[in-house]
Amino acid sequence: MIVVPNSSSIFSVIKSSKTLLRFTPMTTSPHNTSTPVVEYELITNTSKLSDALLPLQKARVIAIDTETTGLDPRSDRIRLIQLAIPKHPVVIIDLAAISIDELSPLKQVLTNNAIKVFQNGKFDWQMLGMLGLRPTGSFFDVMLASQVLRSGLKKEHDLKSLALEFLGIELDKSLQSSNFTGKLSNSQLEYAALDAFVLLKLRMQLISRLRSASLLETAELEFAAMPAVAQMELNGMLLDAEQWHLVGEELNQKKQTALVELVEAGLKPTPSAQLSLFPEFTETINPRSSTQVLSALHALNIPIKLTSKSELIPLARQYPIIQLLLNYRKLASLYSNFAEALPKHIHPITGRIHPSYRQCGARSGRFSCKQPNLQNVPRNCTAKGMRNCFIAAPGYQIVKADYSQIELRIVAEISGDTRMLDAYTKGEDLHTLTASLITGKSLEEVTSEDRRIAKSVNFGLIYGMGAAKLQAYAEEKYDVLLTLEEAKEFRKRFFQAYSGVKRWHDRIRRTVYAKDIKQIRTIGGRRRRWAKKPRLSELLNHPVQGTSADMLKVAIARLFELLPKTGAKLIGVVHDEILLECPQISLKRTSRILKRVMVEAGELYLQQVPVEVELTISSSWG
DNA sequence: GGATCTAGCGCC
DNA sequence: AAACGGCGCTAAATCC
Repeated sequence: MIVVPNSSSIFSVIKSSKTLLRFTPMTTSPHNTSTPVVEYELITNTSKLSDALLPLQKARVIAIDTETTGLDPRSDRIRLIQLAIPKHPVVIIDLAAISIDELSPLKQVLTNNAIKVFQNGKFDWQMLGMLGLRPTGSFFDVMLASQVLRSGLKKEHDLKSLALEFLGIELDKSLQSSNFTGKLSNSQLEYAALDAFVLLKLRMQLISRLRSASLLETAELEFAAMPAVAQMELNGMLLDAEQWHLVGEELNQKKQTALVELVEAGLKPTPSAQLSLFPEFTETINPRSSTQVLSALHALNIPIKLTSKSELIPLARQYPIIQLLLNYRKLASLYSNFAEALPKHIHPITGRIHPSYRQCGARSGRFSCKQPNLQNVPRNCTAKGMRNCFIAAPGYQIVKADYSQIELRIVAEISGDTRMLDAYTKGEDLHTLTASLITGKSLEEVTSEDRRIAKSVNFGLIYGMGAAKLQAYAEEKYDVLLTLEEAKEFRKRFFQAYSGVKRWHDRIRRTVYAKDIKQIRTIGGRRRRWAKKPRLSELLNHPVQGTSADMLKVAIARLFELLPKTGAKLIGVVHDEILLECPQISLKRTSRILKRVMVEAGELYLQQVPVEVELTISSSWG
């Protein structure tokens, strides 16, 4: 077995005895798979670095992969950097053997004009950036490319799956999580080299497929947004832990009170064979257990089949205990999901929360966010407000900008509904207009209650919601009580008033849904596909939600170029909202840039509807 | 006992 | 005739 030399006195370039494998990429699903072995050069000596990188300086395309000691860019380190160009051994640089300040030849390669190919480049970009080796130029990310290409069909976009599906290459990923801190085995190096090598082949395959599917532009948009997303994660958000603790206390108190009320109202466990073995347990009930709650409510002669919110809400007025139950469940969920959970994510090194954003996390092209999900932090659930606990660092302010009613504007654009277009062109409020149209009142007579009803109608009906759901939705989300008859009537009047929206629904039903077509695109061409027949509502939704995602991505990609000169940092995105942390002195300039960039990004997609952005500056989010 | 599924909560 | 879409997290329930 070949042991990697750690000493620079040893001849440091090892050539694999195996030959560089040449093969033709498969254009159809491969039946025969192989595990090629690629030639590599291992660089463990500063003096060899320049020579080894010489061929890469002129390359048009470089595939880059890294092996690290872990997954956290703030605490883990890169051990190996693998660089692959066509018809040349993969260059593997052992950073354990080369000092950081000797890496300028590498930095030159990482910042040249070549296209840099990555798998999940966000991670490598972050790791390299932490070493002062931030890659620049244009990027190609095979994971993002695969997600764009197969959105809606596949969920697995790891390198192993891609290599197998597009190239028929079997990658042994058992070594991925092996120990990259000590001496490296030959098989570890072969694994590392192969990973970089297949990126070049994957890119060729993916380009051709993206082009055939007219998805190159969408993929390029993802690649352009990638560094912004990577930097956004590194920036993270600052949570005021003391303030947060107070919010938690408030919630906990309310939760305890709610539980007492619930028990006093008569919610108690039902005797069951199992529980009776433990008499002390029969004294309490867990209101978060749907099975316990179901039998407890049955014991009180409340006729329900499920304990779901939609089932319970209609009964809440008749049975006060139901309202108390809903109240408790809400508080308990807020407490465990947010109050308790978020502080666990404060990073020990930075003191900030660094969530993980997936830029193709949703099939529509929207972002998803996890560990923790900061896209669902409650808005108004406590006196103080949870979002207010996310604060700007000293000397900074939080600049928040969101697209105003962007989904409705996109519906107006796509449907061409003249009344909607007219209203937005005149700068009118669409919810008030809808209120006027469904109640028959004049715009001046519309009350705020009418407007609230109209809001639920607007958001509910654009994707074809039925009357029954509209009724439930209006009560649950907007605290609006409608009879089923009223819901039916409002639905009818909505589509009479916005006949263009009706025609849009009919058109999609006729030309896509009825023809069993299993794909649809956004204005910018982003495609979503379905394995089985999509629902009409899904077909209506994707072009709207996806277009909104497209414009957000254009905006953050542009901001990544423009923000450094203001010192502002991108710290979050929430679908139609962008959050920056901005030095006091550049607030005006940054706000101007942010608003302009967002409006221009929106105008790339909306030709007939004005784009409006609402911007606020505050010491906190919220 | 751990992995996975479901219900129910939050957001846009 | 009827149909809103897109996510992630926690606790309870269930599977293996």
